Amino acid sequence: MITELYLKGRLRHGLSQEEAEAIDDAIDHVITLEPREKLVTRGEKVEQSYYIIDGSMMRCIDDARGFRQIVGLQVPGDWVDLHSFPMKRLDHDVHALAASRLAVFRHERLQKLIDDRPHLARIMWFSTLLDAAMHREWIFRLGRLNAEGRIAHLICELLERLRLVGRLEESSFPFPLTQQDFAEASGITTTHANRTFRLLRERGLLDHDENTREMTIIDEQSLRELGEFKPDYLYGEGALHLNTAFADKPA
Amino acid sequence: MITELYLKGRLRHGLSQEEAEAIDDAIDHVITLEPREKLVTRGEKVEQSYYIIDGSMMRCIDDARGFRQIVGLQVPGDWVDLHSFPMKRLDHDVHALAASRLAVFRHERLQKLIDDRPHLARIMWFSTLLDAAMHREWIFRLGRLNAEGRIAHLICELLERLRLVGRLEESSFPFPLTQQDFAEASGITTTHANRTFRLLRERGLLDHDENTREMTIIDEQSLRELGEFKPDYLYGEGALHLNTAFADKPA
DNA sequence: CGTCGTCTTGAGCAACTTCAATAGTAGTGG
DNA sequence: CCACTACTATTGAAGTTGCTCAAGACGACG
Repeated sequence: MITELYLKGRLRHGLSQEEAEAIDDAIDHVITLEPREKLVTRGEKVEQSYYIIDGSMMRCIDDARGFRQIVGLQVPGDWVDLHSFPMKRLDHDVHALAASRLAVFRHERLQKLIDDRPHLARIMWFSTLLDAAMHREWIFRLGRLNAEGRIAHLICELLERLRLVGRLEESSFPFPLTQQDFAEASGITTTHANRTFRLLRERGLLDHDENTREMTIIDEQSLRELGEFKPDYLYGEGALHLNTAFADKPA
Repeated sequence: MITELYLKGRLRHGLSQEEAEAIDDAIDHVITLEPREKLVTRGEKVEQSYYIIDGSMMRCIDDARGFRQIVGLQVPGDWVDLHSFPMKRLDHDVHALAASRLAVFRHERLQKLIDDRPHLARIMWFSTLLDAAMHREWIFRLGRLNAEGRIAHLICELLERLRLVGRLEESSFPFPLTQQDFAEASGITTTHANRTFRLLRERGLLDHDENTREMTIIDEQSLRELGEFKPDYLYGEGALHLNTAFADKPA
């Protein structure tokens, strides 16, 4: 099943088998993206939303000089732009990071889906609220932490999110973010991101394999402290909430 | 009608008269808050959501040293924590800024409301997505702008939002934010916020009445340029989108 | 084998913080 | 009415963090 991860990561127990199949059936088609390929441009009207089967995406807003602020990262099991379903246009651009495979859902199909199954409307709503919660944490990250803390926090978030969808073996970190990406997501320059990574390396918190270009997390606990990372905002037990919150409409 | 502003600001034409009345009828009671009074604590389970009739609220996350990051501001016509309806607990604290009057909606009443009127579920979803869009813009603001730009952007956003709900006469700015609040919302120190305001004053962009403690915006256009403020993310014409997006379910 | 993207490092500079002190204003109680 | 307190605004001086500009190294890829 294509949307298998959705069950795993964002609401492990919140979906019935029948509902999961209904979501799968609502897929219009599947597309593949090259690394760094642009998918959606700010402001343009959209008629479909995307769900990540494999790969990773970023959402970003450019400043007046053309420099990029990454405002969100999406991993397998995430909707990329479900908010475009009610909003019809996006306030940011969307790019692939790695090569990715996305399921395409036409909005009219989604509309039918939730007309028939109000419970799925709640599930989708919840999913977009999870994005909002991560946004808030990013505001905190940028507003209150220094460069080290910002990088550490971001790493912790990605680790935890990949873990929640079962895409993390050991502590290796195959996430395709360059140091420039980390910088653009953390409100610092690439130069400074590099120096920050060196610091984290020297302290023995992580390592960077020169050959495979893969990051290894050595001391996640220290990273969490440095980034003041408390994973509650990821609502990892969200499934439970959904179950109780919507117990009256389970399927 | 108590929720009159909601129609005005966030979806001017998206609600039928009958729907607006149904929302009003779903109000459990109305509460008043003192300035700076705490309403909700991060993590605690909640069974109701609040809607601002009058006043203003802030949502914030504290860092390890107890310093506060404001992650969102709410004005009349906004839901304060509608996301707690699907999520059941919040990832941040909620405080009043000014003395405020809030309508209280018990979640079970909201549930009944949207069970009977699926269209209202979309309206509420849209409302929380608007918060997410503002969050993203704040990430941009903190990540890409310097102190001057951050303050300018925040002022522009507040002006525009108050304007959208008809709570802005002239360019006076009765919003009850202290310089410390601006600092806590902008990721800078209070000292530096003060110096930044002085700069903006000296440049003739705004003024601050020493007696009434009221801010006057003199040159909004320049503030917009300084803050790279483009109001599209506020979806001011959201009403239109809602109308067309959900044309199939107008009431 | 050259080119490109990424990582790395240095030196000087600007923005912002920290710590500290002063002053105005509003509210409170005597 | 005044003293007292609390909060907010204001300013100075010194210190840090992070930025800018510049250059070099390294691996991947065609």
